[in-house]
Amino acid sequence: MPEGHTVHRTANAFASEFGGQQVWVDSPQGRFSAGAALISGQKLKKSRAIGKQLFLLFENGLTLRIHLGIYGKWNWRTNIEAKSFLNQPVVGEVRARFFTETTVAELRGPTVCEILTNDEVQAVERRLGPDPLNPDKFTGDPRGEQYLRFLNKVQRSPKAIGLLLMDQVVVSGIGNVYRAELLFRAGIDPYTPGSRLSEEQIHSLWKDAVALLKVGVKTGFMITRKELFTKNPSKEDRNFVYKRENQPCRVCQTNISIAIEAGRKLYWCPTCQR
DNA sequence: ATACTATGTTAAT
DNA sequence: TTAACCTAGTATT
Repeated sequence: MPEGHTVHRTANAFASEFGGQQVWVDSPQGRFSAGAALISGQKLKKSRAIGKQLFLLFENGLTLRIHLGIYGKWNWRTNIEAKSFLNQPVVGEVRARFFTETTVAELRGPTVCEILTNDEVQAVERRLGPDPLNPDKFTGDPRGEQYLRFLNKVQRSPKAIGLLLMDQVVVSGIGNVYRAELLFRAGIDPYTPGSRLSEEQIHSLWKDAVALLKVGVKTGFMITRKELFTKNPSKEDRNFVYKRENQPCRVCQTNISIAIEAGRKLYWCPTCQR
């Protein structure tokens, strides 16, 4: 159950645990048996993430695309005797297992786990918005091309910014937690149309997305309260508004509001965000 | 034992 | 706007 930071962590884990090595793949559950056969025993050439999607490129030119959806989960076992682990009974619905002699990664419940050709990969890439975790790496420019794509989409949309931040065409990698927290930190009412935001507001949302997602990659947690970035806060302490409906705002004590928007729970402070 | 929840997306209505 | 997809953990009976 990830937002973008989790997927980037997984991409990093694949690179360090499996990069350049022969990887074996099977599907205890059976639903990925055909796909597994296409890549099992191939060397992993490249591992990368765009937003919530993971792309694993193998030496034979095929790419495995994985999207965890809302239920998907990874279970990693490193520095083990993989053989003996694999001989034990499988626990749960394991869609796929990736393994070497000493490492096993189990995948459960993904929305997408499929083998793609390069053309198909490019088609997926074309419909993904800019990823704050892949922002203009080479120039380091905070107003670079990735940001301008985001700016353009937001500025020309009449839809609420609370919806736009969840739209993977507008920006990829942000989900329900970061959506709520980014808007709180920016002091923006979630129902403000994108076209009515100032460029300054849009830029601050982008910069903050970059910063928060980076903290997520580093710590593995979605910590959005600055004073706790370097600590190890409990789940209840990590955020300003997410899952805090009817509890007092940490800044102004107003009760946090909740609404269902596009089927997802939206949290905000009606006083701090207007 | 049953119900509900979840950091998501797509298709149908 | 709602349902469907799909799995595990937690809460409620």
